[in-house]
Amino acid sequence: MAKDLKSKETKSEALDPLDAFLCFAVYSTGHAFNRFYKPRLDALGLTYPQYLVMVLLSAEDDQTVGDICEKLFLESNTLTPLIKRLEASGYVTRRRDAEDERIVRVSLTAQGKRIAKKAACVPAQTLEALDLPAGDLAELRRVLITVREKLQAADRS
Amino acid sequence: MAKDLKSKETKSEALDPLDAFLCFAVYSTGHAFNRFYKPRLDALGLTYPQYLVMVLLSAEDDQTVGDICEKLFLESNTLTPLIKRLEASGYVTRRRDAEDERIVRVSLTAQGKRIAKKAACVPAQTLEALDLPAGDLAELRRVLITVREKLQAADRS
DNA sequence: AGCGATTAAATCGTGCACGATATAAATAGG
DNA sequence: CCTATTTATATCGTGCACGATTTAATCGCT
Repeated sequence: MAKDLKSKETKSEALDPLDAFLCFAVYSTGHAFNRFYKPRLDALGLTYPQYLVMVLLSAEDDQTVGDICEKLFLESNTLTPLIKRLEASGYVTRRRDAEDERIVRVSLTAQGKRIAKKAACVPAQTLEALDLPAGDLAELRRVLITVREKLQAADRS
Repeated sequence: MAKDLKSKETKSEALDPLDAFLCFAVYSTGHAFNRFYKPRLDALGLTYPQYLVMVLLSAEDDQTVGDICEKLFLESNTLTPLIKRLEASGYVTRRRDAEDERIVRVSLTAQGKRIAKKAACVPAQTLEALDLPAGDLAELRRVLITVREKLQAADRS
């Protein structure tokens, strides 16, 4: 009872002990985003991480697997099979760089570009559904990125 | 080049187009938390979601699978095997309710209680590593939970 | 030139997350 | 009662995430 800063025990059972944890707020909100996006992305034949790759390639085509890894903070062991599935769907092509055969370059197909264009409107739908001041959301985003950077820095040390 | 509100192009390559997305900030920060927690939880023989279950059971022992599902916003198809792995680790027991044989009740073992106690200090270490004002983090948590609730509400409609 | 170190992707095994479905127990209605 | 429905949990298949390892190409050094 000592460090109970927020006397939010209006309900008998108090609230989830987990809601006291920032990590759980992030974790559970991530799942909520995923569930919100899922039906919209299903319609385009994409999963959420696949959608992120499509967004990256829309911004800059013909990126290497390593580029994509770095931007998504994921490893090749996650992205290689994911990108192969995008290739199997006909949304991207993969080819070895002629200069350096170690490197694989990923490009959007014509179909991939169409899908990416359709996918581009999903975030706007989300913001609308959230119905929160744009400034609050921008601030939330900013603080989250700060937290991410601090965690990454702590992780490397 | 038109809609570039934030002239953050100090670097040649501009920044991730993804950092403009709240969903990606949440997604990537979730991974960063996971990576930060991992070595600390590995030492206790727990994964992150397993850790969450241990926290829940520490707060209130002998909960049903359904209780845990509801609090973590996860389904039984995720939690049943996870809890079985906790059982295999010797941290919890599972038994059918005598009154209603459909229900499975989960309790911490003595060893499980010891592990949960050790795990309890991990969030504090995290906050320390974050080195951000406690008020900012509380606000972040609050806004995230609001966003989660809005997404869940939009999902049900 | 030659060869050890580094680098880029890929492979493998484990656990999480979820849609779809199954099983079995409890409840409801006729 | 006895069958239909509902409820609680579990099973199955797919894709993501990651640690550990592998493969193959390039680099660095003498």
